[in-house]
Amino acid sequence: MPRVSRAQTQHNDAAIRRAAAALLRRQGLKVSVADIMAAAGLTPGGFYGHFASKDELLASGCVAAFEDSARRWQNRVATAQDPPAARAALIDAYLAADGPVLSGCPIASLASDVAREPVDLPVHRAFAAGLEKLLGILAGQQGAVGDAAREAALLQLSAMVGAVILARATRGSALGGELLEVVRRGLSEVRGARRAGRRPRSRRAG
Amino acid sequence: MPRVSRAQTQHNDAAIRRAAAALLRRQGLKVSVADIMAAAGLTPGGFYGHFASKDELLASGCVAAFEDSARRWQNRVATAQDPPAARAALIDAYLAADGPVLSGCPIASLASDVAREPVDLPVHRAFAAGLEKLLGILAGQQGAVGDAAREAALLQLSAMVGAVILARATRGSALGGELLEVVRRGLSEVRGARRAGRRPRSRRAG
DNA sequence: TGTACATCAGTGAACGCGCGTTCACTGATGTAC
DNA sequence: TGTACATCAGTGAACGCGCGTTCACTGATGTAC
Repeated sequence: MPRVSRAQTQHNDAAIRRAAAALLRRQGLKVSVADIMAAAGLTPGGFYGHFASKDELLASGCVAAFEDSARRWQNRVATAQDPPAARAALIDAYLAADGPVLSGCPIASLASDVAREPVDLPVHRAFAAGLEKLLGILAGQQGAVGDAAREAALLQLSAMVGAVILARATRGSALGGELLEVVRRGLSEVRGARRAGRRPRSRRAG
Repeated sequence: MPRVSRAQTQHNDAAIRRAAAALLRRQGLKVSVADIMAAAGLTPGGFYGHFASKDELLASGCVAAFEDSARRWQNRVATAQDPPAARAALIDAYLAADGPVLSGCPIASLASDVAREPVDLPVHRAFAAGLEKLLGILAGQQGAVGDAAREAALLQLSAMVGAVILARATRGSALGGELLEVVRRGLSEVRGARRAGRRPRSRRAG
């Protein structure tokens, strides 16, 4: 029963993007167009009315997935008392063995796939931009400024992403849970060791 | 011009495994059987005389890839003066921006792919075993024993793998090199901070 | 040692399947009057 | 406001391609005598 109103078309467009973002988190770049369209309640043929190619949708879905993650990260930051608490909250949530991040952080889900795609594909830019966005949020919670904050965040994010990817890969053995727990503790200790005795400034009054 | 001598058959079998290991490092689990056979100097049809299925080859190639890596790691350890030097050598080599690891560590290449495969596939066991093997080598260079060494190695390996995967994914931007360099320095600092003033025992006499 | 022959490693084409993409078609939508 | 019609969002089948797997075939190998 085509055709559909303009409002419905916009709604469908958003639904496709949303479905793509959700499936990208779980399946990486090898999601099929048909699966995405089905998840959006549509049939495969209509896809090319919304996007010029699958590559374009992947980039768009990647952007959407990172936007979702950034929103969640910022929510955690906003509800934390101060930067150290925000940092701990981000790390704890990221490394929770039963959380949504383990099953769907777009960094962990897409990094390996993006690495194997040609550099000129649009998803490359989207991934890099999303990564920088999340990195910036984490860097903002280091109780330091400039390069030091960025470098601390880079190290932490590497460990977080590595731990989650390895935990996903070792699902079924005990190693996964061990990894998440050890890295979570380890990232706290690093902080403790490096900042021992100092009081990081809170970014908020009170 | 079939058929071929038994010696040649064994040679071919080894060549297929070697080709699989090499291609797995670069392309992950989505290597094609035809590519592997071609890399071994054979045609696709002969594959099923050597392996029951592609899944079986993937597991076998995964084992071979980890054996290679373990051998290289152990060589680095063997030529280092003491555990701290060995640990530094492993980390430095792993995070070298132009080294063979960046383009082919099997942990970084396979983790995401393995995570998406059903747990009962043979490659899962091979990956977990290989990961534990490399982890054990790194844990042996921590200047500590038991849980402490293992936990330190888990944290370091997570950061190393995460950094390499992210560096691969951001190839083309400056972030990749920055990540490798920062994590390399960061993993040294962690050590410095936690072990400051202590002298780890050497495992060798002299 | 030499010969006849069964074996079987490897070949290359074909099959089936999934997937990205195309396309003729449909009928509700939005517009021109 | 009502009507006639061009537009076009979505359908569903088909196409082409890559890939895992199968299979009839080949001819050198290894063996039985």
